[in-house]
Order: sequence, then structure tokens, then C-alpha cells
Amino acid sequence: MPSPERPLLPLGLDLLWGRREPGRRGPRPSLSVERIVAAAMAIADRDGLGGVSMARVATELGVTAMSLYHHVPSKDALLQLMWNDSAQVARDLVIEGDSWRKRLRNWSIAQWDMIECHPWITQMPVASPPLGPNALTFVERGLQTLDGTGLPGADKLRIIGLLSSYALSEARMAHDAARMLSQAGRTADTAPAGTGAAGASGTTTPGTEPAAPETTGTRATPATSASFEALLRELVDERNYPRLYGIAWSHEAGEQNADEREEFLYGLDRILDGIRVLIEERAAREQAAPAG
Amino acid sequence: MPSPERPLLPLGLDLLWGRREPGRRGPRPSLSVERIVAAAMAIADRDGLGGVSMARVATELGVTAMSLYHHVPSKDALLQLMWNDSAQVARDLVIEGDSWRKRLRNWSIAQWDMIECHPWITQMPVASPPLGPNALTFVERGLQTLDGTGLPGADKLRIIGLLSSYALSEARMAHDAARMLSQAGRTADTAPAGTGAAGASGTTTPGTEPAAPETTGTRATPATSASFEALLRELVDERNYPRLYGIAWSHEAGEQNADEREEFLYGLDRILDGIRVLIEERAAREQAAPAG
DNA sequence: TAGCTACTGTATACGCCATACGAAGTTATG
DNA sequence: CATAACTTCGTATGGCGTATACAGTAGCTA
Repeated sequence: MPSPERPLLPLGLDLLWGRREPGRRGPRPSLSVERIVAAAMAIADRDGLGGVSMARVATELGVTAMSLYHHVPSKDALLQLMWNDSAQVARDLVIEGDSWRKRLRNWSIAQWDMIECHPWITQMPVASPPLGPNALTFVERGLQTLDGTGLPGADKLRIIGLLSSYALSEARMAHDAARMLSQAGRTADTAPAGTGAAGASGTTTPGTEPAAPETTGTRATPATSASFEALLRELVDERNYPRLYGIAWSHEAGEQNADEREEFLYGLDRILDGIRVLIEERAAREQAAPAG
Repeated sequence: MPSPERPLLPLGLDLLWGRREPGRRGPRPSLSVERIVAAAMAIADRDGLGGVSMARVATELGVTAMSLYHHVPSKDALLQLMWNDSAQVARDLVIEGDSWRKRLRNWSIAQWDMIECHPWITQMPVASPPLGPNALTFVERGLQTLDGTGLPGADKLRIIGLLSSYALSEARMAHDAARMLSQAGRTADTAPAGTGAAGASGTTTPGTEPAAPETTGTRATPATSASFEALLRELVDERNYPRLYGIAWSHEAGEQNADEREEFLYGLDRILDGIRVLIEERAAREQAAPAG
């Protein structure tokens, strides 16, 4: 057994970066990491991340669950690989725009779109910062948008991190709300309105259902904010929550609420304003003391 | 069985808001929702969210797992109750500051501290936006900090949501990184340096271990960013990731990296700058056309 | 050509999980 | 007191991730 030159990368990172010697002996593998990841992603796209189990992926591929473990060290590693694969588009992503602001905005929107394209990303059991090659490529593209701003590298990195966090959080909230409200509608119909805990305990869901497939699929539930507001009206009273109460009851009937994407863009533009301030302040300081 | 006046609240929301008739007959319940939640939180504080199982909570209380289900409809509901309970401090939270900016900043920091106090919040399987009474109280306090800014309610709410998202994301990243790097250190010591997939598959962790307790406890691993940077240096090459490469190799030995809290504050101040722009622009517009 | 060896997929089993079901015990109310 | 309501317990089910042992295949070396 030859000891490797560099120290072993932690977790499944070596797999993520393709740093594994393929191995020449033995029968040709019918399985491959790529096929496994593809199958898992297909399931996740269809039924949400809750539908992804080793057994399910295996049967989808016509093999037993244990076969997968010769290609993927654990389920967590498989999820990491999926995460990385979903960022594949980053490789040939071209960010357009003639100012850092437009470029950075487009980059952020690209990230949002990536998440929208695979909503199960928002359900990921976050176990580590994304360190796959595609994720880092995406980060690199983000840093690229800030070329010429004069910011130090650490600041650029923080900005990229900030916007990443924001996009993921916002997408997560949007999808969580959709998921919750859809199943709220279902339980409201089926719940037998019992008085005690028994009514709520036994009959909400059969339990064998694989984690609310329908909403996690691709897109659904158009009128989310409206129902959310209805929920808020149900819950908050004027005494304890005067401001929330006011907001919940202010726009009575009309005044369509913005959709999730516009909510995202709203916050995005606020953050970009903040970054502009940072850049301008720095530029002013540079001008005052050029070689500082 | 009397039909309730208002429609049943979805999920465990009725439980969250205490809208359950207690029920008079039968033996005195030895259990209560409060005791269950307290026990679960004690376990989570000690061993992380992975240590919280119905069986474990039950044994901690000296009862069987199924007894819990007469007080709590499901494990998910229990997690929601924990989430809500962790925001208890919001009830008597006083935000100080003579400007909206200072108040909002303090509010955001309070949120960060809340999460730091119960790190398992960052591991929560996010199933719905936080709609418990304490969470909404916290939102109300946040809205309060924006009194007098002249912003419309919807904008205030978006700002609060933005800052909430940000605080949670940033805390999540910090704790995830700490968790990952700590177990990276462990595997680097124990891994037998095999060549193929077998080395990484079999021997990384025993598997029965309850999800890395030590790091999820309270505080650990001071030098996270440094190791993170080391990882980056291991991974990125100059050709494909020129900017990341430059950042990873720029501050050579000295130049201590800021800790997580300062990273958080950095982004926070950027966002606050953006909000300031929004408020000032709006004020200017108001002045131009007062009764618009 | 023979055999060693690395490598592949399979079968079985373990322990843990959430939770459905029904029986048994306890108490306020008729 | 009797009964209905309610809590708790024992048992059982089906799913999960994965450790372990095994059998077959194919390239490398002799």
C-alpha cells in the first residue's frame, strides 16, 4: 500500500476533486460515481431530498444498496457530490455587465436561478461549507465581477460570501413557506377537528409518505405570500404585535404581493447599495492618501 | 366533540400558540409539553441536534417514547417548539440606541447571540418559516427599531427578514466550518491512507457515534479560518482559480484572520449601509413631493 | 497458462429511528 | 359508584444507513 504524497483530504473531498486512482484490475464497473449522482439527483428533482435514500437510488439503478458504497463512501458524501454537480453550470457561466454592480447583480441572480433549478439544495443538511470544484469555480466567477474595484481580496471574498448566504437563505425561506402552506391546506381539509392532542397527533399524515413530494418537485403554489399573510392575521393580535398587526391588515384586498424573486431582488439591491458605499469610501480614502 | 370556532391551525402551530384545551379527566399527566421541550433542549445543548431522538428524550424523562406523542404530535413539532423556546429571550429584550442604525444593529447582534447560545438552531431541518409567538415577538422588536424611519411597513418587514436570514446563514456557516474542520483533524489522524475508495469508506467514523457531539456543544475550535485557508491552498491551483489562489496565499504567516463574529459584523455593517441609502433616498423623495 | 490479487456486486444482519395499535391503569364527573 | 375520558406502557412495523462476509470476474505476474 503506497502512502500518498499529499495528506488525505478530509471527508469526501478527494472524491469531489476526482483525486482517486481509478484502479485497473477486476471487472468493469457497471456503476460509476456519475451514474449514482445522476440517479440521486433525478430522484431529488422529482420527490425532494427526502426521497433520496441509498436503497431508493440503488433500486433506481438496478443494484443493491451496498453496491453504492464501493463508489461513494457515505450518504453524506453523495449529497456533497450532488451539491457540487448542481453547480456544474458555473463552469461555463459568463457574467455580463459593464460595471461591477451589474456584474455582481447578475452573478447573484445566477446563483438564485441555480437554486431554483434544484430546489432540494435548500433542504440540504448543511454539514460543511461548499468546497467542491464547481462551487469554488462559482466563487471565482464572483470574485471576477469585483475586478477593478480596488477592494482587498479578503473584502471581496466576504462580499461573495455575504451574497451567497443571502441567496441561499432567501431561496430556502421561499421554498419552506411554499412547502408549509401547501401542506397546511391539506391538513386543514383532512383534520377531524378533535379537541385534544389526539386529533392533531394521529391523523395529520399517514407517515409513510416520503416528505411532501409535490411541492418540492419544481414549481408550485403561486399565491404564497397571500396565504402567509392570512396566517399572520390569524395569529397576531393588536396588543402584543402592534406593528406586525398593522402590516398584516394594511393592504386589504388589492395590492398584489410581490413574488419571491422580487423579494430576493429587493434585498439584493439593498446589499449592493451597501457595497457601493464601501467601494466609494475606500476610493475616497485612497485618493486622500494614495500609497497608504 | 365540539367543533372549534376558528379553523385548525396547520402543523403544530396551535400547540406553539398554546391554543389547546387542557382536558380535565383522566390521571394527572406526569408529562407536559414544557418538560418535554426542556429535556429535548438540554440534550441538544449537550450533544447537538443529532442527539435528540424521541427515545432519548423519553428515557431522559423516565417514560417511554410513545408517551411523548400524547403531548407533542410529532418530532417535527417538537423541534418547532424548541426553536420557539430558544427565542424566549425576545420577550424581555430591550433594544437600546438613539438612532435606527444603532438599534437595528443591536437587534441583529442579539439575534446572533441567541443563535450562539443554542448552536443546534443552525442544524435545524428547516421546514417552515418561524411562526412561533416568540419568533414573532422578535420580529416585532425588529420592526420597532425602524420606528420613525418613514419606511412603509412592507419594506421594514423585508429588512427584518433580510437581517434574520443573514444572521442565521452566517452562524450556520461558522458552525458548519468548525464542525467540518474538527472532524477533518480527526480523520487526518486516524485515516489509514489507503489508495482506493476503501480507505475513505470504511474507516472515517465508526458510524454509531451520535453526530459529532463535541463541536456542537457550546464553543470550540478557535483557529477555524486558518485551517480553512490551508484547505483552500490544498485545493485551488493558480490556473483555474487565479483570484482564490491569490487570496489563499496572500497573507502568508502573520495577519491573524478575524473571528466569526467579526465576519458577521462586517457583513452587517455593509447591509446597514444599504438600508441607510434606502432611507435617505426615500426621505429625499418625500421632501421633493411631500404628500406623494 | 496458472494463480494471485485487486476489484466488483450481493446477501444478510444490526442498530436506530419515528410511530401505529391496543391494553392497562388512573381520575373527574355522571 | 360507575363510567367515560385520559395518560402511560408494551409491543410491533417498516424504513433507514451501513458493517461484515462472501462470491464472482478480470487484469497482472509467473
